[in-house]
Amino acid sequence: MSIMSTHYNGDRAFPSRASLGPRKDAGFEQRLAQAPLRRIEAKELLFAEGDAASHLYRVETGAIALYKMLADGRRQIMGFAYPGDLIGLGIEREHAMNAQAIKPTRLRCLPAASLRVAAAGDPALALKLYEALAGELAAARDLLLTTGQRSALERVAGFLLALSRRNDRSGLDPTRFELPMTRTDIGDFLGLTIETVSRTFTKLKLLGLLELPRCSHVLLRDIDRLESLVEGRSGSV
Amino acid sequence: MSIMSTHYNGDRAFPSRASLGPRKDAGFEQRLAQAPLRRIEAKELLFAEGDAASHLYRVETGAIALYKMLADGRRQIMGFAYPGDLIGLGIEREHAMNAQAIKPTRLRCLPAASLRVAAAGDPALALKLYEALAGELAAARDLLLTTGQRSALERVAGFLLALSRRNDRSGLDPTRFELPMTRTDIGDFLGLTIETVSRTFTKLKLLGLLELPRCSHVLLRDIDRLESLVEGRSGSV
DNA sequence: CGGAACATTGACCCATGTCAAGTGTCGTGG
DNA sequence: CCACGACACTTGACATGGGTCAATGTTCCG
Repeated sequence: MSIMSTHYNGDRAFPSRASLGPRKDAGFEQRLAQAPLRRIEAKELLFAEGDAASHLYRVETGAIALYKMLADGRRQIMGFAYPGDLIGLGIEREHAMNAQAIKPTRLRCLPAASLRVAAAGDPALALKLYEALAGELAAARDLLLTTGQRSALERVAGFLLALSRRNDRSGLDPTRFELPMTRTDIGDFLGLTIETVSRTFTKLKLLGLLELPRCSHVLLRDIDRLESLVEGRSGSV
Repeated sequence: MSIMSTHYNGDRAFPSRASLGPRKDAGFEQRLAQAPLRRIEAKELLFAEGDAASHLYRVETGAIALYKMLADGRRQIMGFAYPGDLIGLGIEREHAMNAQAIKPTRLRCLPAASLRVAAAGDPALALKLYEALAGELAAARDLLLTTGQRSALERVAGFLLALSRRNDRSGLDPTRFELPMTRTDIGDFLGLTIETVSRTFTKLKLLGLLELPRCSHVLLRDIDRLESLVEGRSGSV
């Protein structure tokens, strides 16, 4: 984890939520293991903006989109939470975002109140939560750099690379993965329309950087060129 | 503070850094009061991306811009730190951003190492740091919503409203303030060019929403309409 | 007073948004 | 197993917000 790293647009580039490594999380990991499991269906809301922030969740399987909305319906997805990621860090009474499953999902649920008490008496736990929060901040800032400065091509390339790195870290093939979210979700995450996302995938295909055997199945062909695109080196391609 | 609030684009909307209210900060406040003061000139770097994260700073006077850069020179300002704001929260060895003064600035400097030790033994201090970090996260996400979804007019309106609210909280006139940063800084913060920022100020003037007696002196004429603009209600104006 | 940095304005262009057809893809029921 | 319907995705034609380039004003400081 890290709020302070990057340079080289590290791992957490996009996939926002912060996960806690499998170190000596004794207390916390155990606490989570005992926490009740909740299942929600695709498209179901875990919580909405304004709801009481009663629990800290950890995704076990599935995927969740976290987003804010404007009054006229525009939506900004702040991040996707995948297995291992925590949702609901923070200290406020109410959630500031909506959390919606993008596929059937199971989560562990820890009551926020008890966690707060535990953290007050356990510096190691407190540090863990602090690190997780710092990880989210770093992710938000990476995305900010993306939506503020990068072109559509760069945004989509960066998004795919982030998924690739996540796969890599899990010991899976970094060149091949499924997209659990729709083009609309990707657009709302990157600040693009669905049409632009689609056209950009096509352009990346034509550039020989990837293949799309199915529209949700990605095969990266040239990770190095994708990386230089994202970092802003590369003659505008 | 709050990672979880908003709805109504609360206070921290833009001016990112998190400040610690003047509550019973006994320990922390005292610690800061004793911390050595450092002065830096306008345009001087406080630290750069990759530098060792040796200190936590608190701005006493002046203003600092925090930003990341892409290889080709594009710059995204992540936030501005004003008096009372903390800089350098996080747990990493190295800074992930650059911090540059935009006017002559004085800061208190707390060694990160000692702070880390103190936080481990003082839950109240740890909580305070956690809250400050959560505040930064909320600010980053607000800005993300802005750069991802809002038009130039909405971005500039939101930026000015955030400054207005900051003034208001300080007991100053919310309708009247100085901009410490240049148009370039505003552009790099909002994901716009300097020309667009300038044209947008002109448009807001023509709409009767503000006046600009000098280019750095803002006078808000209709805060309510500015607010509905930012929230995405208002017939596209 | 003069010059440098910053800001505004105009003309033009292009990346991305919008609107409108198509074309998969997948789950369901016949 | 196939056919249908519902979505999701792609593609095209066109519109436009904001970027780019260039000239002109302003502000501020020495």
